[in-house]
Amino acid sequence: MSMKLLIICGPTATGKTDLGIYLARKFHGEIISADSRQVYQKMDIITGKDIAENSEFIPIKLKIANDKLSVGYRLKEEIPIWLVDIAGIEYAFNVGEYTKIASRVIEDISSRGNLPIIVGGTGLYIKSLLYPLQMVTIPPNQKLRGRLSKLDREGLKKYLQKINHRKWLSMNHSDRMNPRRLIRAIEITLSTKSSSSFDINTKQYLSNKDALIIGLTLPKDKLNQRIDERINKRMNEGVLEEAQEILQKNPSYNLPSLSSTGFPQLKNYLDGKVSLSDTILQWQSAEHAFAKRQLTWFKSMKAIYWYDVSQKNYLKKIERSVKKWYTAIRLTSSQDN
RNA sequence: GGCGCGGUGGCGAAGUGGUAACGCGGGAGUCUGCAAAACUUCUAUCGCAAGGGUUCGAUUCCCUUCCGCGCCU
Repeated sequence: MSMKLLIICGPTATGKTDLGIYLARKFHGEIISADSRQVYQKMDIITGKDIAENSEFIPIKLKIANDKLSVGYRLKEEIPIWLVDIAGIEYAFNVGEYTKIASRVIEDISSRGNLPIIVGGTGLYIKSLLYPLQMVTIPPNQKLRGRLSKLDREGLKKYLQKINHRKWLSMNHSDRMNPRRLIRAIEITLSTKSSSSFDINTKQYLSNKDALIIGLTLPKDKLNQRIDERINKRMNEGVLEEAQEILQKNPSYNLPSLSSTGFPQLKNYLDGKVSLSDTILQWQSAEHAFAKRQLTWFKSMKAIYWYDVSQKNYLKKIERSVKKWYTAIRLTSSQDN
Protein backbone atom coordinates (compact mmCIF):
# COMPACT_ATOMS: atom_id res chain seq x y z
CA MET A 1 0.00 0.00 0.00
CA SER A 2 1.27 3.39 -0.86
CA MET A 3 0.99 6.19 1.57
CA LYS A 4 -1.38 9.02 0.76
CA LEU A 5 -0.12 12.52 1.31
CA LEU A 6 -2.10 15.63 0.55
CA ILE A 7 -0.26 18.89 0.06
CA ILE A 8 -1.76 22.37 -0.01
CA CYS A 9 0.56 25.15 -1.08
CA GLY A 10 0.53 28.61 -2.62
CA PRO A 11 1.33 32.20 -1.71
CA THR A 12 0.18 33.92 1.48
CA ALA A 13 -3.34 35.04 2.02
CA THR A 14 -5.00 32.50 -0.21
CA GLY A 15 -6.74 30.57 2.54
CA LYS A 16 -4.58 27.47 2.68
CA THR A 17 -5.22 26.71 6.32
CA ASP A 18 -8.97 27.07 5.98
CA LEU A 19 -8.96 24.69 3.08
CA GLY A 20 -6.79 22.32 5.06
CA ILE A 21 -9.23 22.28 7.91
CA TYR A 22 -12.16 21.82 5.60
CA LEU A 23 -10.55 18.84 3.95
CA ALA A 24 -9.26 17.44 7.22
CA ARG A 25 -12.78 17.31 8.47
CA LYS A 26 -14.02 15.53 5.37
CA PHE A 27 -11.24 12.98 5.13
CA HIS A 28 -10.04 12.37 8.68
CA GLY A 29 -7.02 14.51 8.19
CA GLU A 30 -4.41 16.14 10.36
CA ILE A 31 -2.52 19.19 9.26
CA ILE A 32 1.24 19.56 9.20
CA SER A 33 2.36 23.11 8.77
CA ALA A 34 5.07 23.78 6.22
CA ASP A 35 5.87 27.28 7.28
CA SER A 36 9.34 28.39 8.22
CA ARG A 37 8.10 31.16 10.52
CA GLN A 38 5.09 29.68 12.21
CA VAL A 39 7.39 27.17 13.83
CA TYR A 40 8.35 29.92 16.24
CA GLN A 41 6.52 30.49 19.47
CA LYS A 42 5.08 33.88 20.38
CA MET A 43 5.06 35.29 16.88
CA ASP A 44 1.35 34.69 16.56
CA ILE A 45 0.06 37.87 15.00
CA ILE A 46 2.93 38.90 12.80
CA THR A 47 3.16 35.46 11.35
CA GLY A 48 -0.59 35.07 10.98
CA LYS A 49 -0.96 31.79 12.81
CA ASP A 50 -4.61 32.34 13.21
CA ILE A 51 -5.01 29.80 15.95
CA ALA A 52 -7.01 30.67 19.00
CA GLU A 53 -4.79 31.63 21.90
CA ASN A 54 -6.50 29.28 24.27
CA SER A 55 -5.67 26.36 22.06
CA GLU A 56 -3.10 24.47 24.00
CA PHE A 57 0.10 23.08 22.61
CA ILE A 58 0.07 19.34 22.88
CA PRO A 59 3.56 17.89 22.90
CA ILE A 60 4.31 14.46 21.57
CA LYS A 61 7.35 12.39 22.30
CA LEU A 62 9.23 11.51 19.18
CA LYS A 63 12.82 10.48 18.89
CA ILE A 64 14.36 13.49 17.30
CA ALA A 65 17.87 14.76 17.43
CA ASN A 66 17.31 18.07 19.13
CA ASP A 67 15.89 18.47 22.61
CA LYS A 68 15.49 22.19 22.19
CA LEU A 69 12.60 21.56 19.91
CA SER A 70 9.26 20.44 21.18
CA VAL A 71 7.33 18.47 18.66
CA GLY A 72 3.60 18.67 18.91
CA TYR A 73 0.43 20.24 17.63
CA ARG A 74 -2.24 22.78 18.39
CA LEU A 75 -5.90 22.39 17.67
CA LYS A 76 -7.81 24.65 15.40
CA GLU A 77 -11.47 23.89 15.20
CA GLU A 78 -10.65 20.49 16.62
CA ILE A 79 -8.19 19.68 13.86
CA PRO A 80 -4.56 19.16 14.90
CA ILE A 81 -2.05 21.50 13.32
CA TRP A 82 1.41 20.06 13.71
CA LEU A 83 4.76 21.80 13.76
CA VAL A 84 3.56 25.21 14.77
CA ASP A 85 5.19 26.70 17.87
CA ILE A 86 7.87 24.09 18.16
CA ALA A 87 10.87 26.41 18.55
CA GLY A 88 11.85 29.46 20.54
CA ILE A 89 12.43 32.73 18.75
CA GLU A 90 16.13 32.60 19.51
CA TYR A 91 16.46 29.20 17.91
CA ALA A 92 17.69 28.93 14.34
CA PHE A 93 15.38 26.36 12.86
CA ASN A 94 16.10 25.00 9.40
CA VAL A 95 14.99 22.75 6.58
CA GLY A 96 16.97 19.76 7.62
CA GLU A 97 15.28 19.60 10.97
CA TYR A 98 11.96 20.20 9.37
CA THR A 99 12.43 17.29 7.02
CA LYS A 100 13.31 14.90 9.79
CA ILE A 101 10.55 15.91 12.12
CA ALA A 102 7.84 16.28 9.53
CA SER A 103 8.53 12.90 8.03
CA ARG A 104 8.17 11.27 11.44
CA VAL A 105 4.92 13.08 12.03
CA ILE A 106 3.63 12.07 8.63
CA GLU A 107 4.36 8.45 9.38
CA ASP A 108 2.70 8.78 12.73
CA ILE A 109 -0.49 10.24 11.32
CA SER A 110 -0.56 7.72 8.56
CA SER A 111 -0.07 4.83 10.93
CA ARG A 112 -3.11 5.91 12.86
CA GLY A 113 -5.13 5.69 9.69
CA ASN A 114 -5.51 9.42 9.20
CA LEU A 115 -4.64 11.52 6.19
CA PRO A 116 -1.56 13.74 6.55
CA ILE A 117 -2.18 17.14 5.01
CA ILE A 118 0.81 19.40 4.48
CA VAL A 119 -0.23 23.04 4.48
CA GLY A 120 2.18 25.85 3.92
CA GLY A 121 3.91 28.40 1.78
CA THR A 122 7.54 27.52 2.34
CA GLY A 123 8.42 25.93 -0.94
CA LEU A 124 11.73 24.49 0.14
CA TYR A 125 10.16 22.71 3.09
CA ILE A 126 7.59 21.10 0.86
CA LYS A 127 10.18 20.12 -1.66
CA SER A 128 12.28 18.58 1.06
CA LEU A 129 9.41 16.23 1.86
CA LEU A 130 8.97 15.19 -1.72
CA TYR A 131 12.61 14.61 -2.55
CA PRO A 132 14.25 13.81 0.78
CA LEU A 133 16.92 11.56 -0.63
CA GLN A 134 18.45 14.32 -2.64
CA MET A 135 18.74 16.57 0.33
CA VAL A 136 22.24 16.64 1.62
CA THR A 137 21.94 16.39 5.35
CA ILE A 138 25.04 18.06 6.58
CA PRO A 139 24.21 20.26 9.56
CA PRO A 140 25.28 23.88 9.69
CA ASN A 141 28.64 24.56 11.27
CA GLN A 142 28.13 27.82 13.12
CA LYS A 143 31.78 28.28 13.94
CA LEU A 144 32.80 27.89 10.34
CA ARG A 145 30.01 30.20 9.22
CA GLY A 146 31.13 32.80 11.66
CA ARG A 147 34.63 32.69 10.31
CA LEU A 148 33.57 32.70 6.69
CA SER A 149 31.17 35.56 7.16
CA LYS A 150 34.18 37.81 7.56
CA LEU A 151 35.25 37.11 4.02
CA ASP A 152 33.82 39.15 1.20
CA ARG A 153 32.39 37.67 -1.94
CA GLU A 154 35.73 37.53 -3.70
CA GLY A 155 37.31 35.77 -0.77
CA LEU A 156 34.56 33.20 -0.58
CA LYS A 157 34.77 32.64 -4.29
CA LYS A 158 38.50 32.03 -4.22
CA TYR A 159 38.22 29.73 -1.25
CA LEU A 160 35.52 27.62 -2.81
CA GLN A 161 37.33 27.47 -6.13
CA LYS A 162 40.38 26.22 -4.32
CA ILE A 163 38.78 23.45 -2.31
CA ASN A 164 36.03 22.39 -4.70
CA HIS A 165 36.38 23.75 -8.15
CA ARG A 166 33.82 21.39 -9.57
CA LYS A 167 31.13 22.72 -7.26
CA TRP A 168 31.98 26.27 -8.28
CA LEU A 169 31.62 25.39 -11.92
CA SER A 170 28.24 23.84 -11.29
CA MET A 171 26.83 26.98 -9.71
CA ASN A 172 24.90 29.53 -11.73
CA HIS A 173 25.60 33.25 -11.85
CA SER A 174 23.07 34.17 -9.21
CA ASP A 175 24.35 31.61 -6.72
CA ARG A 176 27.97 32.51 -7.32
CA MET A 177 27.14 36.03 -6.24
CA ASN A 178 25.27 34.85 -3.16
CA PRO A 179 27.45 34.74 -0.02
CA ARG A 180 25.14 32.35 1.78
CA ARG A 181 25.23 29.84 -1.01
CA LEU A 182 29.00 30.15 -1.25
CA ILE A 183 29.37 29.56 2.46
CA ARG A 184 27.10 26.57 2.37
CA ALA A 185 29.04 25.09 -0.53
CA ILE A 186 32.26 25.47 1.42
CA GLU A 187 30.65 24.02 4.50
CA ILE A 188 29.52 20.96 2.62
CA THR A 189 32.83 20.22 0.99
CA LEU A 190 34.80 20.64 4.20
CA SER A 191 32.48 18.44 6.17
CA THR A 192 32.36 15.74 3.53
CA LYS A 193 36.14 15.68 3.49
CA SER A 194 36.73 15.57 7.21
CA SER A 195 34.16 13.06 8.29
CA SER A 196 31.54 10.78 6.95
CA SER A 197 28.82 12.71 8.69
CA PHE A 198 26.36 12.01 5.96
CA ASP A 199 23.12 11.44 7.68
CA ILE A 200 21.29 9.17 5.35
CA ASN A 201 18.67 8.06 7.81
CA THR A 202 16.11 10.36 6.26
CA LYS A 203 14.86 7.06 4.99
CA GLN A 204 12.89 6.36 1.95
CA TYR A 205 9.67 6.91 3.74
CA LEU A 206 8.20 8.71 0.80
CA SER A 207 9.56 6.53 -1.91
CA ASN A 208 6.21 4.87 -2.09
CA LYS A 209 4.22 7.99 -1.48
CA ASP A 210 1.12 8.94 -3.35
CA ALA A 211 0.97 12.70 -3.13
CA LEU A 212 -1.66 15.07 -4.42
CA ILE A 213 -0.49 18.66 -4.57
CA ILE A 214 -3.03 21.43 -4.60
CA GLY A 215 -1.99 25.01 -5.25
CA LEU A 216 -4.12 27.97 -4.28
CA THR A 217 -3.74 31.20 -6.14
CA LEU A 218 -5.37 34.47 -7.13
CA PRO A 219 -5.00 37.12 -9.81
CA LYS A 220 -2.23 39.45 -8.76
CA ASP A 221 -4.26 42.52 -7.91
CA LYS A 222 -6.72 40.55 -5.82
CA LEU A 223 -3.91 38.80 -4.04
CA ASN A 224 -2.22 42.06 -3.16
CA GLN A 225 -5.50 43.47 -1.99
CA ARG A 226 -6.01 40.55 0.35
CA ILE A 227 -2.49 40.89 1.64
CA ASP A 228 -3.09 44.54 2.44
CA GLU A 229 -6.31 43.75 4.24
CA ARG A 230 -4.56 41.10 6.25
CA ILE A 231 -1.87 43.50 7.32
CA ASN A 232 -4.43 46.02 8.44
CA LYS A 233 -6.10 43.30 10.43
CA ARG A 234 -2.84 42.42 12.12
CA MET A 235 -2.28 46.04 13.01
CA ASN A 236 -5.65 46.06 14.68
CA GLU A 237 -4.89 42.85 16.50
CA GLY A 238 -1.84 44.42 18.08
CA VAL A 239 1.22 43.40 16.12
CA LEU A 240 3.02 46.45 17.35
CA GLU A 241 2.75 45.31 20.94
CA GLU A 242 3.77 41.82 19.96
CA ALA A 243 6.81 43.11 18.08
CA GLN A 244 7.73 45.38 20.97
CA GLU A 245 7.67 42.49 23.37
CA ILE A 246 9.76 40.32 21.09
CA LEU A 247 12.32 43.06 20.63
CA GLN A 248 12.71 43.56 24.33
CA LYS A 249 13.52 39.93 24.86
CA ASN A 250 15.73 39.44 21.83
CA PRO A 251 18.33 42.10 21.38
CA SER A 252 20.12 40.14 18.69
CA TYR A 253 18.55 40.93 15.36
CA ASN A 254 20.13 38.51 12.99
CA LEU A 255 17.94 35.64 14.01
CA PRO A 256 16.01 33.92 11.24
CA SER A 257 12.80 34.37 13.18
CA LEU A 258 13.24 38.11 13.27
CA SER A 259 13.76 38.36 9.56
CA SER A 260 10.12 37.54 9.01
CA THR A 261 8.35 39.88 6.66
CA GLY A 262 7.05 42.85 8.56
CA PHE A 263 9.39 42.61 11.46
CA PRO A 264 12.17 44.87 10.20
CA GLN A 265 9.55 47.38 9.14
CA LEU A 266 7.84 47.35 12.52
CA LYS A 267 11.18 47.63 14.20
CA ASN A 268 11.97 50.78 12.26
CA TYR A 269 8.73 52.28 13.44
CA LEU A 270 9.34 51.30 17.04
CA ASP A 271 12.78 52.87 16.80
CA GLY A 272 11.14 56.06 15.64
CA LYS A 273 12.70 56.01 12.21
CA VAL A 274 9.55 55.83 10.09
CA SER A 275 6.01 57.08 10.37
CA LEU A 276 3.23 54.61 10.95
CA SER A 277 1.66 55.07 7.54
CA ASP A 278 4.99 54.55 5.81
CA THR A 279 5.60 51.49 7.92
CA ILE A 280 2.39 49.95 6.74
CA LEU A 281 3.15 50.76 3.12
CA GLN A 282 6.59 49.24 3.43
CA TRP A 283 5.28 46.14 5.08
CA GLN A 284 2.69 45.76 2.36
CA SER A 285 5.15 45.95 -0.48
CA ALA A 286 7.53 43.60 1.31
CA GLU A 287 4.69 41.15 1.62
CA HIS A 288 3.77 41.59 -2.05
CA ALA A 289 7.33 40.83 -3.02
CA PHE A 290 7.30 37.78 -0.78
CA ALA A 291 4.14 36.46 -2.39
CA LYS A 292 5.74 36.97 -5.76
CA ARG A 293 8.78 34.95 -4.78
CA GLN A 294 6.55 32.18 -3.50
CA LEU A 295 4.73 32.18 -6.80
CA THR A 296 7.90 31.91 -8.86
CA TRP A 297 9.00 29.03 -6.67
CA PHE A 298 5.75 27.11 -7.01
CA LYS A 299 5.51 27.87 -10.70
CA SER A 300 8.40 25.52 -11.29
CA MET A 301 6.69 22.62 -9.51
CA LYS A 302 4.88 21.01 -12.38
CA ALA A 303 2.93 18.53 -10.29
CA ILE A 304 0.73 21.16 -8.71
CA TYR A 305 -2.97 21.34 -9.52
CA TRP A 306 -3.85 25.00 -9.37
CA TYR A 307 -7.12 26.51 -8.21
CA ASP A 308 -8.13 30.15 -8.40
CA VAL A 309 -9.60 31.01 -5.04
CA SER A 310 -11.59 33.90 -6.44
CA GLN A 311 -13.54 31.48 -8.59
CA LYS A 312 -16.92 30.44 -7.29
CA ASN A 313 -16.80 26.68 -7.08
CA TYR A 314 -13.20 26.06 -6.28
CA LEU A 315 -13.95 24.39 -2.95
CA LYS A 316 -16.28 21.84 -4.42
CA LYS A 317 -13.91 21.16 -7.26
CA ILE A 318 -11.07 20.54 -4.90
CA GLU A 319 -13.13 18.35 -2.67
CA ARG A 320 -14.20 16.27 -5.60
CA SER A 321 -10.71 15.68 -6.89
CA VAL A 322 -9.35 14.94 -3.46
CA LYS A 323 -12.06 12.40 -2.93
CA LYS A 324 -11.32 10.76 -6.20
CA TRP A 325 -7.65 10.61 -5.43
CA TYR A 326 -8.09 9.50 -1.84
CA THR A 327 -10.42 6.64 -2.55
CA ALA A 328 -8.56 5.38 -5.58
CA ILE A 329 -6.34 2.38 -5.21
CA ARG A 330 -2.98 3.03 -6.66
CA LEU A 331 -2.22 0.75 -9.51
CA THR A 332 0.66 2.40 -11.24
CA SER A 333 3.45 1.09 -9.12
CA SER A 334 3.31 -2.57 -8.26
CA GLN A 335 6.54 -2.35 -6.31
CA ASP A 336 4.82 -1.03 -3.23
CA ASN A 337 4.74 -2.71 0.05
C1' G B 1 2.44 93.14 -7.15
C1' G B 2 8.02 92.62 -5.67
C1' C B 3 12.18 89.41 -4.29
C1' G B 4 14.31 84.48 -3.69
C1' C B 5 14.48 79.19 -4.58
C1' G B 6 12.93 75.24 -7.40
C1' G B 7 10.49 72.21 -11.58
C1' U B 8 14.76 65.33 -13.78
C1' G B 9 11.44 58.07 -14.82
C1' G B 10 5.48 55.61 -10.62
C1' C B 11 7.84 58.09 -5.97
C1' G B 12 12.31 60.18 -3.53
C1' A B 13 16.84 62.17 -5.26
C1' A B 14 22.13 63.28 -7.62
C1' G B 15 24.44 65.55 -11.73
C1' U B 16 27.31 67.65 -16.03
C1' G B 17 28.18 72.09 -22.06
C1' G B 18 29.12 66.57 -25.37
C1' U B 19 23.84 63.51 -24.85
C1' A B 20 21.25 61.00 -17.37
C1' A B 21 24.32 58.33 -10.37
C1' C B 22 21.67 56.09 -6.63
C1' G B 23 17.50 54.54 -3.34
C1' C B 24 12.38 52.91 -3.19
C1' G B 25 8.63 50.77 -5.99
C1' G B 26 7.65 47.48 -10.24
C1' G B 27 8.77 43.21 -13.75
C1' A B 28 11.49 38.52 -14.71
C1' G B 29 14.37 34.85 -12.29
C1' U B 30 17.93 31.69 -9.03
C1' C B 31 17.45 27.97 -5.24
C1' U B 32 19.15 20.69 -2.18
C1' G B 33 20.10 23.02 6.04
C1' C B 34 19.39 30.80 7.68
C1' A B 35 14.22 30.03 2.34
C1' A B 36 8.76 35.22 5.14
C1' A B 37 15.94 34.37 4.00
C1' A B 38 19.90 35.41 0.65
C1' C B 39 21.09 36.43 -4.31
C1' U B 40 20.81 37.69 -9.89
C1' U B 41 18.74 40.56 -13.69
C1' C B 42 15.65 44.24 -16.26
C1' U B 43 13.24 49.00 -15.46
C1' A B 44 14.18 57.59 -18.46
C1' U B 45 16.56 55.78 -25.53
C1' C B 46 12.17 62.41 -30.51
C1' G B 47 14.35 62.36 -22.75
C1' C B 48 15.63 66.24 -17.68
C1' A B 49 8.11 71.84 -17.09
C1' A B 50 6.84 74.65 -22.17
C1' G B 51 8.65 77.88 -26.09
C1' G B 52 12.65 80.61 -28.13
C1' G B 53 17.97 81.90 -28.30
C1' U B 54 23.62 81.25 -27.81
C1' U B 55 26.82 77.11 -29.38
C1' C B 56 29.91 72.38 -33.61
C1' G B 57 26.78 70.48 -29.63
C1' A B 58 22.35 72.02 -23.96
C1' U B 59 19.16 68.55 -19.47
C1' U B 60 23.28 71.74 -18.09
C1' C B 61 24.25 79.01 -20.30
C1' C B 62 20.61 83.31 -21.66
C1' C B 63 15.39 85.16 -22.42
C1' U B 64 10.07 84.50 -22.06
C1' U B 65 5.84 81.76 -20.32
C1' C B 66 3.49 78.28 -17.01
C1' C B 67 3.51 75.70 -12.26
C1' G B 68 5.14 74.88 -7.02
C1' C B 69 7.38 76.62 -2.42
C1' G B 70 9.26 80.58 0.78
C1' C B 71 9.70 85.62 2.08
C1' C B 72 8.23 90.86 1.50
C1' U B 73 4.44 94.84 0.64
